Amino acid sequence: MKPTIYDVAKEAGVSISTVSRVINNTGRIGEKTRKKVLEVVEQLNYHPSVVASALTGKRTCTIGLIIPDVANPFFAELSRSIEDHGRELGFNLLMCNTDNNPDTEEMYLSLLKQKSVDGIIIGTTTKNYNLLRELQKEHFPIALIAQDIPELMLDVVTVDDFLGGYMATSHLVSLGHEKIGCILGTLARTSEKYRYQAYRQVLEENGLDFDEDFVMHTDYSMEDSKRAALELLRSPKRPTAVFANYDSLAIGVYQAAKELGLKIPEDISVIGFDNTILASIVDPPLTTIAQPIHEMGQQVMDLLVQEIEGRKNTKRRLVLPPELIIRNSTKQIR
Amino acid sequence: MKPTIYDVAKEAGVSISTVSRVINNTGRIGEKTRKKVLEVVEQLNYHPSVVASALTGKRTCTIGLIIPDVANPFFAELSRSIEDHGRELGFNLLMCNTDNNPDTEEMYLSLLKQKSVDGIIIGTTTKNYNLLRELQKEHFPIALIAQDIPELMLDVVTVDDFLGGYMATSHLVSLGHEKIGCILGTLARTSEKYRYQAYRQVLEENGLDFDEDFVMHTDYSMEDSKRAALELLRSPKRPTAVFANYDSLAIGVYQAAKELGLKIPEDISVIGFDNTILASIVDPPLTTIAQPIHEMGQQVMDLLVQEIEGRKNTKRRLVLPPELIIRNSTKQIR
DNA sequence: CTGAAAGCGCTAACAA
DNA sequence: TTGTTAGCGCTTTCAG
Repeated sequence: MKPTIYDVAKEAGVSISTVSRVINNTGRIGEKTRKKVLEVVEQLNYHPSVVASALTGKRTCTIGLIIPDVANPFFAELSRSIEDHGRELGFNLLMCNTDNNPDTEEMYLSLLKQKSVDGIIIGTTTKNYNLLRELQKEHFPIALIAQDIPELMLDVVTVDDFLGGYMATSHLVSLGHEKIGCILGTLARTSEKYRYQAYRQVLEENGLDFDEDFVMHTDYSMEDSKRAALELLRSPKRPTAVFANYDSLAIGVYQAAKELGLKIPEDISVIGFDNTILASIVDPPLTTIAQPIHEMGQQVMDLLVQEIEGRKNTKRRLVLPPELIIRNSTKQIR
Repeated sequence: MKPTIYDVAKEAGVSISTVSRVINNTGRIGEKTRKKVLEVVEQLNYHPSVVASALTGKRTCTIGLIIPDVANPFFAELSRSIEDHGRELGFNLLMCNTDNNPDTEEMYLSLLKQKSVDGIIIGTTTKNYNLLRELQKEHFPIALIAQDIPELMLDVVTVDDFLGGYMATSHLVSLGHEKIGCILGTLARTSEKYRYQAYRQVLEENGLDFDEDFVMHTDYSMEDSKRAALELLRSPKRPTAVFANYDSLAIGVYQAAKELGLKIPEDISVIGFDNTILASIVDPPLTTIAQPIHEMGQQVMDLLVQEIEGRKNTKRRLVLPPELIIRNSTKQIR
C-alpha cells in the first residue's frame, strides 16, 4: 500500500504534524528532525496525497480548461502553452471540450466545482452568463481566453481583435483591393465581432462601398467556409480579396478557389487570422494576423494563478497586440 | 459556503448516511425519504465533493493522459476522441505534454499518482520501463495508445503499423516506383519501427534494392523533415517516391519539393501516415494511411475503464486496421 | 521546537 | 429502512 504520513511519522519516530511541517516547510523545525524525516520520506518513497490535503482546505492544484475543441489547431496550440506555463507554476489542466454547446458547458462547470478545481479558464463562447455570475459571486477564480464577455468583470486575455481586423483589411486595401469579401462564423464570438467591425470601418475610412453580399456566415467549419466561398467567388461581382476571420475558414476559401480554377493570389487574395500551423503549410502560405498564442496562454495562466493565490484583487483585461504576417496569399491587384 | 452532506441531512431531517445512500443509490431507502432528500439536494443545489469521496476510497473519476504534444494534430485529434468517450463514461482527462522527455514523464507519472487519478493513458515513447513496471505491480490501471511496449504486458490500442507501412510501400510499388525513399523520426516509437520494417520487407518482396541512403532520420519536426527531404531530393540518385512515416514529415517533403521546384506528384510521389487534418489541406491533398483515430480513442478509454472497474482481468492488445487513403500526392510513374 | 487532537466531507460497516 | 460511528490522509490550532 502507498505509504501515508503515519508511516513516515512512525518510521522517523516523530509525530505526523512534524512530518507535515517538514513536507510543507511550515513552522520551525530542528535541523536533525527535518533531516531524519526527509530521509524516511525518501526511503519510503512517500508522496503526500493531494486529495487528502485538498480536503483540509488546501488547493488541488488543478485548473479546468473549457474550450470548444482541442482538435482545432488554434485551441490545441493554446492549450499547449497554457499547460506549459501551468506546469511551471504547479498546476495541472483538466481538459473539457464543449463544441460550444451550452449544456455541455454547464455540465462541465458544475463538474469542475465538484472536483474542487482551483480555477477555470474559459475559451468557449459561453452564454451561461448566470452561471458565471454565480461563480463570480462566490469569488471563484475564472479567466477568459481569446474571448471576452464585456458584460462580466472577469480576468481576460485576448488579442486586440479590432486592431487585427483593422490590420487585415487595411493590408488588403493597401494592395489596391476594393472589393473585399469577409467570411465569418456565426458572430457568436466577441472576437469575431470586433474583427468584423474593423473590417467595416476600414472600408468606410477608405471610401469603399460596403456590400452586404460580400459577407458570408458559416458554422465555423472548413466545409461550410468552402461552401460560402464558392458562393462568393461564383457571384458575378466576385471580390478580388477575402478576409477570412479564422485560418481554418481561409482554408475553405483555398478549396473553393481550387475547385473554381482560381489562383491564389493572382486571381484572389486571401488573408486569415490566428496564424496557426495551418497557415504555414497550405500552398501558397497564408498571409494572416498572428495571435501571440504562446504569450496569451502564459498570461492567462498567470492571471488565474494570481487570482487563486489571492495576490490580486482587481480583475484585469489584457489585450495583446496582433501581428500581420505577410506570406504569399495576398498580392497587389493588377 | 458550498453546502455539505450535513446541510442536506439537517434540512431534510435525516442522517448523513441516508443522504449518502440516496445520492449514490445504494441500499434500500423509503420512497418518501428519498424524495424528500432529493428535494433538499435540489433546493440547496448540493453537489457532493469528489475530493471527499475519493478520500474514502472511491474513485476520482479522473484519468491522466500523457502525450508528447497536444499541439501535434495527431495527438490533438486523439485527445479529443479520448475525452469524448471519457465524458460518456464519466471520466475526465488531466492533460500532460511531455515532448517525450523522460524526466517530464516521470514527473507526471508521480504527480498523477499523488492526485489519485484512477488510471493513466500513455501515448509517449516512454523509456521509463521500471516506473511502469512498478505501477503494473501495484495493479495501477495503465493503457498505451498509438504506441506499444512489447516488453510490458499492458492494455494497448494501436493501428496495425506493420500493415500500414506495408500498404503504403506497396501502393508506391504498385504505381511502378522502384526508388522509394523513407523518412523516419528517430525510430524511438515502436509504431515507426514496424512501419519501417514493412517498408523494407515490401522492397525485398518485390526484388527492389534497399538503399541505405534512401532512409532519412529526423527529429520528428517538419523543419527537420524538410532538411532531410532536401538532402534526399538533391542527391543524384533521387528517389521517385517517398514514404513519410507521419503526415507532418510528409509536409516537410512538400516544402522541400517546392523549394527545389519539383512537382508533386509529377516529379515525386509522397505518401504519409496518420491521416490528420494536415493531409487533407495541403496541396495536392496527401495520399496517406489512415489511423482510425476516433475508434482508437474510444477503445483505449473502454479498456482502461474496464480495468479501473475491475471488469477485466486479462490485458488486451488491440490492433486496429489501417486504411489507404488515396488522394493526389501519388502517381503512376512514367 | 514538537505533539495531541480536532476537523475537512464523505463512505461503510454495524446497530437499532 | 435508518442512524451512529469510525475512519480516509492531511492540516492546523493549541498546548507543552
